[in-house]
Amino acid sequence: MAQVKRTPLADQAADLLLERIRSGEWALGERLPGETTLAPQLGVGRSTVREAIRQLAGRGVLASRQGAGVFVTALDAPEDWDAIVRRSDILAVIEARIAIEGEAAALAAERRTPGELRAVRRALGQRAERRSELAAHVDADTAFHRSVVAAAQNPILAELFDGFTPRLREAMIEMLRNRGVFGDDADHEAHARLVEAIADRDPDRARALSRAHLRALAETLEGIGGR
Amino acid sequence: MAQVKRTPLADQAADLLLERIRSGEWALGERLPGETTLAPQLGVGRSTVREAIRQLAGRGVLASRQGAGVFVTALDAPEDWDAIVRRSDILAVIEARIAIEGEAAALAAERRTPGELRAVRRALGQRAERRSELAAHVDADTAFHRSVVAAAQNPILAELFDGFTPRLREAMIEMLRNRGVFGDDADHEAHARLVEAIADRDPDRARALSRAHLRALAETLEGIGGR
DNA sequence: TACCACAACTCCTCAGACAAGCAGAAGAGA
DNA sequence: TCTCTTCTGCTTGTCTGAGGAGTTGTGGTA
Repeated sequence: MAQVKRTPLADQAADLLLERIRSGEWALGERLPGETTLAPQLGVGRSTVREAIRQLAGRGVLASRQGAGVFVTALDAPEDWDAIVRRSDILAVIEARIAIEGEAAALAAERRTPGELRAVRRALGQRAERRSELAAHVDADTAFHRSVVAAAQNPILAELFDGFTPRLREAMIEMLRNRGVFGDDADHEAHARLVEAIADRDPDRARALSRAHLRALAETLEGIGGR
Repeated sequence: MAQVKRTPLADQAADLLLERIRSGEWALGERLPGETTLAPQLGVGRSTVREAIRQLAGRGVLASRQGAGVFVTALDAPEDWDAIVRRSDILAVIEARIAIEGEAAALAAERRTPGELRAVRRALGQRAERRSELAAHVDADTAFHRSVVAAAQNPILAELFDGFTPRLREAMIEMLRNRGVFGDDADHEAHARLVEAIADRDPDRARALSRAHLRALAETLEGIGGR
């Protein structure tokens, strides 16, 4: 049964506009119809149109100049992770995480400072607290993985991780909701072992543990069908 | 004489909010104060605050849920690879490539179609042709690595690779110019062995070869000082 | 203890009003 | 006829007030 999906009108309006922009209705640098024209055309109020435009402006697609109008500044949002992640197999996403996090875990084991190790341990501890709230659970899990990546002291890896991981939040929560509680203890156990390897400065073990952990996640999710 | 700079209040408000988010005033996943609280705090009207929030939402920094509040979904959304790559150590960049390409090589060995194998071989062949032009040399090298990533059949990995690799072009050319010709034959040899592993459907060997190849590159570059 | 109704919050949307700014048309002067 | 100035209409920017819709925690009830 498909759950009803309530999307704010402003978001829908933004999607519609982006679609029309991509379709080439307005060329690069061209001016869009005025807000007062667009509003009845889309069947929404002017403020809603303005919010949709602002949203696209934030993504660099549109730019508005007072008194002049709204102009197209880009035909496509650069690296739209939302769209890419949405149409990708969940397995592909986890494979990417394996690539990034496996390497990051190994580097973290080599280079972690005492402070970073403390941060990782703190993230591990916070994770165990509340396992009722789904969203909190996912956030805590993400925070732990993020702390490991941070300990690798590699800004590129951190950027890659931050780039698309936040987009997984909704999908993960959704998946947990459909499946119920998932490997709480097993997960925490795996995390704890990973922390040990990092503390022991054992890169190979850290890499292997990180990979195994994510691989297990992939297999779990595959069993319940991840799109 | 500084030209007067008229910036819309909504843009200013968005900047202020982003600054406060970056400063850590609200942690990742945390809830922001309500619009009605934020508006007088920033000295603007409610709709202006809403537009500022929408703008940041478009950039993926914030997400609002009706009835619940506005939440921080990312601490930063730079997607400005130029700046990141520029201030990063060349070693960090290669470590990221090791992470992505190592995994991609393994996946390519598992899943490559005959067509993809042909594409990789073609890229290998084109590489050998002209070793005089520096730019052409770098482009051919990149094209070969790209063909391997493509054979992994993982859109996320491909996107990650495409995201920051193009930014390396200038740096690589520069580096080659300072150093003179670099390991032509050794490089080609390494590439050829990698192709063999992929052709043989040997993931572990492919991964190891890819890693070793990039590791060697890192060591070569380190010797001449990569910023 | 478990469940349910409710109330207080939140964001969402609309409408109307006025200010600020831009661009082209209309007009005055040479 | 050309050039410069002025003006007018249209655009976006901002604020306010109102009501709708959704969420969340509280308190009462069985």
